[in-house]
Amino acid sequence: MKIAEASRRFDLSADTLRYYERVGLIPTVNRTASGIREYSEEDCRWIGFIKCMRAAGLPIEVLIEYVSLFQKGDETTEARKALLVGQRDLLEARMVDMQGTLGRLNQKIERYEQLVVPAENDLK
Amino acid sequence: MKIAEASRRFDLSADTLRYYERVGLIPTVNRTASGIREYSEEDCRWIGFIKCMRAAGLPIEVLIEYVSLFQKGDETTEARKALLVGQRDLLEARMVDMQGTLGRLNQKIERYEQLVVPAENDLK
DNA sequence: CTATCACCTGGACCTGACTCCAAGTCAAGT
DNA sequence: ACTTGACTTGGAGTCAGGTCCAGGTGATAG
Repeated sequence: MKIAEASRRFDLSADTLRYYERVGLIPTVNRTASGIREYSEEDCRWIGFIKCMRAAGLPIEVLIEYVSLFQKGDETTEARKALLVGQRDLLEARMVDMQGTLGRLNQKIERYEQLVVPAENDLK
Repeated sequence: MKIAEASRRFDLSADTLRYYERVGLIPTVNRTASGIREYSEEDCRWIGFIKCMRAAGLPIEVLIEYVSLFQKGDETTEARKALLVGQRDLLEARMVDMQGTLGRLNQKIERYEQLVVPAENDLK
């Protein structure tokens, strides 16, 4: 699959896919004889994984570190696991925070409803 | 309360507090005769609110819009409510996404555990 | 055989959200 | 009177994370 199709499939611009590869967010993609990127299914799994992690807010730097560990082979499994555990814990913490914000937002919205509904009743 | 104390209280740098005021993320803070900011309790409530919303990822632009509507008075309550509802829905959507990512992360971590535990047993 | 089209590279540019700095003012302590 | 320290402003700089562009190459259609 060439870059245009990968771009459609993951809804990421071709520029972004090239950028991800350039900075090491996904492993190097193989090329055809004339230098065109040919995305394999494994490449696609990486893209999917990275897109998902980025959407949840994991920093690029950390993901680059993960890919780099991955490419160093089996001696790095412990380090990779530790990295994932760390990021999971951060993610959970952020979700707790967001839950709090959500509650606060809902309270504020309720207070607006108590203001707006009586105003609407006045019109009747 | 002067800027240094507000800074300590909210764990935001003085520069950030001035920046927030400058761009309209919090309403204008009153000054002493010699031009020093004097944060009132209401100012503090704004700062707390904004800090909470920013931590959950609401964009500055949207929050500026909210403050601006607030300052236009009672005719804008509907618009303010709509803004909050919109942001709440976005927040909920992001949390659903993050929940998915969390699951994926946990699966990956589990697979690392199945690799690492047998390796540890070998050492016995 | 040439025009088109998708692709390539390197590097400049952009946005969001701060962060830092120089130069100046003011109040309080010695 | 002078030094110190917290404050002020305007403007430049920084960082993450892309995004855009000019100039070039290679395959394919007419």
